[in-house]
Amino acid sequence: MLMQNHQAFEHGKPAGEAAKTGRSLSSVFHLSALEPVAAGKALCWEGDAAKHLFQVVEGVVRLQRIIGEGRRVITGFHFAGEIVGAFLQGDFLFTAEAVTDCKIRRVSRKTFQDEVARSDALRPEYIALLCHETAAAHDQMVLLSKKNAEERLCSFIATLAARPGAQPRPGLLRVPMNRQDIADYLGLTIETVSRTLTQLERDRVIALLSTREIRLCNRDLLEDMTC
Amino acid sequence: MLMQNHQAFEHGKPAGEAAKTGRSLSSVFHLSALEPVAAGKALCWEGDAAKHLFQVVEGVVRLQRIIGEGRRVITGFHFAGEIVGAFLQGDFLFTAEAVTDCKIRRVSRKTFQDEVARSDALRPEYIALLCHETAAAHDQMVLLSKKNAEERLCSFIATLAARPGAQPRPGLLRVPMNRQDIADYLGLTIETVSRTLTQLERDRVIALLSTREIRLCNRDLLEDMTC
DNA sequence: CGAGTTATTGACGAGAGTCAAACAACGTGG
DNA sequence: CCACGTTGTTTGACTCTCGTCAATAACTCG
Repeated sequence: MLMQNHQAFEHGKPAGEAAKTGRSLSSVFHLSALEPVAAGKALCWEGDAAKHLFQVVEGVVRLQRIIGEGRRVITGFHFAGEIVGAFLQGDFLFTAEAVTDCKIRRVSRKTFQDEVARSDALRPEYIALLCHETAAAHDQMVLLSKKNAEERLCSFIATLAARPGAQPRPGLLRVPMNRQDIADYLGLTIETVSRTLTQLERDRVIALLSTREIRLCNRDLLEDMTC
Repeated sequence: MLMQNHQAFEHGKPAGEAAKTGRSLSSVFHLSALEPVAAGKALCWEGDAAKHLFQVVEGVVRLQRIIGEGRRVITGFHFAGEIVGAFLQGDFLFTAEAVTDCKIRRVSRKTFQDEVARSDALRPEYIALLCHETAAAHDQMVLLSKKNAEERLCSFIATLAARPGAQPRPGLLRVPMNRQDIADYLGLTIETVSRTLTQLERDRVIALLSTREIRLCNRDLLEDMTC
């Protein structure tokens, strides 16, 4: 999920016990080799046994499901530092694909769960992560239930912008995914995403510098329009 | 969440460790007094500090959020045996209200978390519950993203029907919530819910016996129409 | 039985989807 | 370095599903 999902271990302040011992969920992956994954390639497939979990070291990953005849839903994006599949119990409930060229590490789910079960430092962090993911999913349900196209885009942009590292310089937002990904994440079509972004530019909320860069012209207005 | 949320401790088969020791998450609530909650009354309010968790002992509870000017989203229903707020870390992220007359037990969040942290039997069950809630939230995201009104209603009915105890006799489904609740859960309006149910009756998928009872005329067709 | 709530049905409109075409960005090879 | 094909994005015209508003019908509960 994209929603305020700044997993604590990412930006230097592992919480609570982990801080004392110097351990965090991230450390479970440290021994695993770095694997490159080219943009568009899958890390795992929906329905397969979830034998491994992944940590995104670099790049962006999308979680998606296909229903019926080619309808795709993106249920979340994962950024550098985040763990893919923390909430899995048996099979993969999604296909995970690299949005950009990525580097990942993998550990077996068994190893991960054993480490978490054994370590008093890791467990609270893991539980916090699960709680956070559930909360984020609820936020997304609200967006998909009741927000119109404009509110969805503003929420998306605001959440992206809140992510550390998303703005190379203040007010300049890098958007790593393409329009189709955004559409499938927000429950819209690519055309509606495009039209709505154009409209937001007319309204002087944003400026579309390139397809992967947005200037934030009016943060306050943007926030107001998220709901 | 409604989606396949048959929390394991409910119907007699607490999983794994808990089975051996006879302990389950339910047991954490056993010492608390039974409190009656009349239909429509709130158990807790969005934004308040989450000092307590609840177990629904009898009846049905809805979790809801209000955005903007009176738009209500129901993010989930909780049935007898289930725990309300398991994924909370600080404040309540929803208002919980009784859909029907309920009986509940409450424990302080601190007590709950301490018990879970202390018990090797409870922890896996708690983690499984969190994983399950996240998975269910993802299913609901798919529904809200890409399914049309008919598919949403069929999914809802099928999920409700899969719940143990929902059918007093086979093929007869009790629907504890009113049309507005269903609408706000499925991201539709009350009129669309009503129209779609009428249409499903015309198509001989269901029969509307009363506003709280549905006869399931064609389970296979119903399943086909969930997606 | 009757007032109030909840559900159904109908007529209409708006927002987003669909289909199609133009346009821009990008990479490759000549 | 430019022509060209490929892919991704934007824009336009039209359609359709679902929302809105309004009236009627069916429950519910004193």
